[in-house]
Amino acid sequence: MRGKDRTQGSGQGSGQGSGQGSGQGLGKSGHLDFPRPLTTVDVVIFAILDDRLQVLLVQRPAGEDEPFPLSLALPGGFVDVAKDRDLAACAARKLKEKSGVSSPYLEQLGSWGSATRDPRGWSATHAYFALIPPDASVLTSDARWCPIGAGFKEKLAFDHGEILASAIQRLRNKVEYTSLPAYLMPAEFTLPDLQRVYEIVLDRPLEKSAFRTRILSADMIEPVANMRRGPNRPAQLYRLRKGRDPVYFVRTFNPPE
Amino acid sequence: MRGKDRTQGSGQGSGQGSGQGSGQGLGKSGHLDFPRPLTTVDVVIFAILDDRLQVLLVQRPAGEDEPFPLSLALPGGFVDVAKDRDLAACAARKLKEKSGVSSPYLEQLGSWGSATRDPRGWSATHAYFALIPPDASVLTSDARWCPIGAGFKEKLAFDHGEILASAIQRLRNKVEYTSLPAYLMPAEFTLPDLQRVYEIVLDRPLEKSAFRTRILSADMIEPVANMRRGPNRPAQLYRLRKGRDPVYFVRTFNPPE
DNA sequence: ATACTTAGTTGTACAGTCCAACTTATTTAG
DNA sequence: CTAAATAAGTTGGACTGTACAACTAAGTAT
Repeated sequence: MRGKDRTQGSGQGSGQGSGQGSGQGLGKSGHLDFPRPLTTVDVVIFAILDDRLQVLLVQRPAGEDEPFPLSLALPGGFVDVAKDRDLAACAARKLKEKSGVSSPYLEQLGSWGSATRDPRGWSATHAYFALIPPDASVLTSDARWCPIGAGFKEKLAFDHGEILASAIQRLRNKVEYTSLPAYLMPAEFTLPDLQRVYEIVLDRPLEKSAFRTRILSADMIEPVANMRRGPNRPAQLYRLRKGRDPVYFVRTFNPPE
Repeated sequence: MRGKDRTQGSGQGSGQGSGQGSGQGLGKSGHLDFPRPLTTVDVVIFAILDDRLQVLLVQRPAGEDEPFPLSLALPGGFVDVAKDRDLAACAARKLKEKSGVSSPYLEQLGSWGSATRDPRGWSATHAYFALIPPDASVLTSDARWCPIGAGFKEKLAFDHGEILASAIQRLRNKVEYTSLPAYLMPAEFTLPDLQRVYEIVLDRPLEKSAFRTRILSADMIEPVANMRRGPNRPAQLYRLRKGRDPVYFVRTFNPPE
């Protein structure tokens, strides 16, 4: 471990430990030659498939020197300082590589960093979460969709179980009061379809009429010419309004309890 | 730049580019000897002082090889892989060093990483934001409180203007529908005090009666024995209920417009 | 034609905010 | 000692949006 003078910088001397400049083994030449954490980006990719909320997971490679060989993990990997302009670009790249999708909903989830999460040393990951429509997924061979619900927290590599749990929680939270599920829908869908997706994610039934007024008054979807025909009354088809950011509602649907 | 075989790992070959294990210049021995981004943690520390929302900023050190010498910046610095157990601990340490406060509200804000944000190379910062009460601040010499509002976005070092803007937005958002401002209050305070703080952060007046019912029904504060006396009718003093997480309200106060 | 099923609407009850006016408790001025 | 001033706190009606349940509408299956 280099940079023994590093510790000196963490006190409260003037100018030290502040900003990205000082306080860490930065000699007279500014070499910044102290150990740096490993830096990765992971993406939690959600889709509704088979009427279930599913996550895209990949299997870790086999090998003696691989951490968590053959375990399931979130798609992700090291930031490539030569290729990735920024973190979002890195996340978008990994999303594209694994799911084939390029412009869905992609939001930063948070970061996890510690000395112990990766056996190879201090590491930090920047986690993103993505919502993609069910028709868009073109998978690579090592990736597969896994329905959530099973006890992932224990089984996934690294702390990915924790990250996934956090993503699910964030998704559920936002579904309570935003239009996020719209990004999980195919190009055209009906209002009952959309309500179904809300119910799948929230895992509880919602009121039909309140749901309809909320969604329609949010002005986030617009009707198309066609109707969906079936064995009963046809339903109006809608599509997402273009360039629309997620809408925040101010009240929850009929709340649990 | 080492690790020329690095690019080979970013394709979609089986097992490559997935997880923190493979895909990057990892030779037969697993050395992980490719360039890593600089890793820092920055903290946006808010307090209400002089009836204004203020942020704690530090001045960057002078010096030829320092980026943004003498500019104002968020308190923060490199992750110390020897000292910091995890990111939150690192943030708490930096908060303590600069403000003297140890257990306020500390929440992860997000991360910013790119090739260009630091002139010394690819860097990523993990940003936190903290709320501290007005009576708790014991500053170090290089730190000072700055009222928000002035065009920080341009003047701060690195992309700290952007991070600060994001923190302010998050704070305002959350104040609309949570009890977060409670963490900005001194140990004992009155309901009108609390309402004042909400109004300062949101920069608009709120309805007294709706405010009171909301706050009181949220069950996050409890009355103490005393009253605050003054030149007019005394007001009931309250304190934060212990171990209470922020409460989420489901409706905004009288919304702007 | 009739039953069945799902789409979509309507109406009443209720909860919480908005707004404005009101009451209450104290200090200060005369 | 009373009256004015001021801020704390309460009350009630208008309004908005949800919860719930019953209803109508439009198609298929028999």
